[in-house]
Amino acid sequence: MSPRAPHRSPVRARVPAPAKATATAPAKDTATAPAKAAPDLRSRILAASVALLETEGLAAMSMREVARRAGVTHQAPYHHFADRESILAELVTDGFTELTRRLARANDRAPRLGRRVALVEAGLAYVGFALDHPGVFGIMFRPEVVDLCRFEAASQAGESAYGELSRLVSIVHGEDAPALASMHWSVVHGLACLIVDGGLGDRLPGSRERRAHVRETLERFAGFIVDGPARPPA
Amino acid sequence: MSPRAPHRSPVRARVPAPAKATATAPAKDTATAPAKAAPDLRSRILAASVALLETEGLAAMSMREVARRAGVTHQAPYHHFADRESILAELVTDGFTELTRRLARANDRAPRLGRRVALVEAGLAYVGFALDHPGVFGIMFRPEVVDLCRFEAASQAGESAYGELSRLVSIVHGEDAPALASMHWSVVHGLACLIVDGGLGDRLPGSRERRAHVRETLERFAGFIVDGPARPPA
DNA sequence: TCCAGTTAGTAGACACTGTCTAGTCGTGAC
DNA sequence: GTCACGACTAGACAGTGTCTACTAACTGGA
Repeated sequence: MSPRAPHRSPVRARVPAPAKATATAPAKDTATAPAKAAPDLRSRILAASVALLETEGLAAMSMREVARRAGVTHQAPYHHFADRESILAELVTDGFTELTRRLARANDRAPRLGRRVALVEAGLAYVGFALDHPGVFGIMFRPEVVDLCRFEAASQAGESAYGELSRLVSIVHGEDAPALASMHWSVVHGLACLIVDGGLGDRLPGSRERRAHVRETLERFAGFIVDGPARPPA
Repeated sequence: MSPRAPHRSPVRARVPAPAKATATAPAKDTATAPAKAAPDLRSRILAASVALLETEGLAAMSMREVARRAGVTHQAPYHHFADRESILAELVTDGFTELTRRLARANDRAPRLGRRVALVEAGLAYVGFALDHPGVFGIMFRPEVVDLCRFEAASQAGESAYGELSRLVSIVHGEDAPALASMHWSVVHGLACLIVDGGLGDRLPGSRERRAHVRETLERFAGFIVDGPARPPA
């Protein structure tokens, strides 16, 4: 077990699953309880996983804790997911889908915005996603956590996101050379990583300041791309 | 436990500590190193840790495995490091020191190179470090793995690296606005992350292709920064 | 020479993890 | 009626980080 919380008082309210035998739902007979009481376990597992990931971090998202929060025994999740990585892969898939959606919306507005503003808006979409879902973003590009080769859906979703990036590059430059795509991807990805993981974020006091700094950085970048080294008009 | 080496007999040769060996003046010349067979345990622990980190990944760098590779019991490392994070923090400190050294060397050569080439060289220094030490680079910007607030030396080393980045920005732009520093840091950091973690690396077959792509991307970027959107001279 | 203190290691717990293997229980098909 | 199956419980097992206790060797005084 890697850097997982070692001790941590195991209080946590231990909801011992609405299992048969006593306790929960006094009037209702317990026989058929589990299936009906809650929505399907699969989505409860995903909800518990993403909640843990976003609030406590990846290390805290253990199968046992997910199961506890879903109100089932530690083996129940294995009936819906092959292993822990499979749960994470589903979250990554959803993450890439949402990122693609945000980028596509920015790209769709590009003709009305002009190249310079379109660049900034697409960057804000990318970094905004990372700021809104830091936990999921933090595992989307980490093959030692989720190996995309193992998960076709996640891999496809990632390709879709890259497709939107390529579309942006074509809009802004009229061509889509690999180095151009890498350059744009690097800027927004680096900015997102540094803001989320603290490299830059630690230098900025609050959430509002961070978003303002991201916008300013992206505007500087877009200025160089569209207008060149001459100071862009204030 | 995750995909960690299963089983593996815990014997491992039980060397019961080299035992200060009393006087033994004769072999003075070789005495630069503490003991004949094994150097001091602290550095053996660090060596084993970085080897595991670089070859097997962070998850494989467990305290027990480090101790096994150092030829001691699982508790011996705790006599030299408070916990696992403290070992990682020392590796992070060394990483930032090396990164600073590389950036400083590039900056020192900047006056002879010109702004455009200096930018590319500094970027190559940054990404080159990440490619040479992907395991260490992978934990240098991850507060959930090593919380720099806990480790003054690592934090200081990180600040030194940022200092060299600021110096580069001043050299290239004649000023060091936060947004400019963020923009440059984002490009090289994003490129490093994407190449190391596979986002970009997976699209490039070999190590040589990756480095060539990094250079091309950085040259594109430097072209925009120094020459503007007009296609730079081929 | 003795003896307390420190240093560096061993050894055995403990609570936690992911996952393997069995077992149970309700439901629907035949 | 019984048989298979899906969904879940329950109990292991080996591995983990780290706490505590113990031991052996080396100090520096007295």
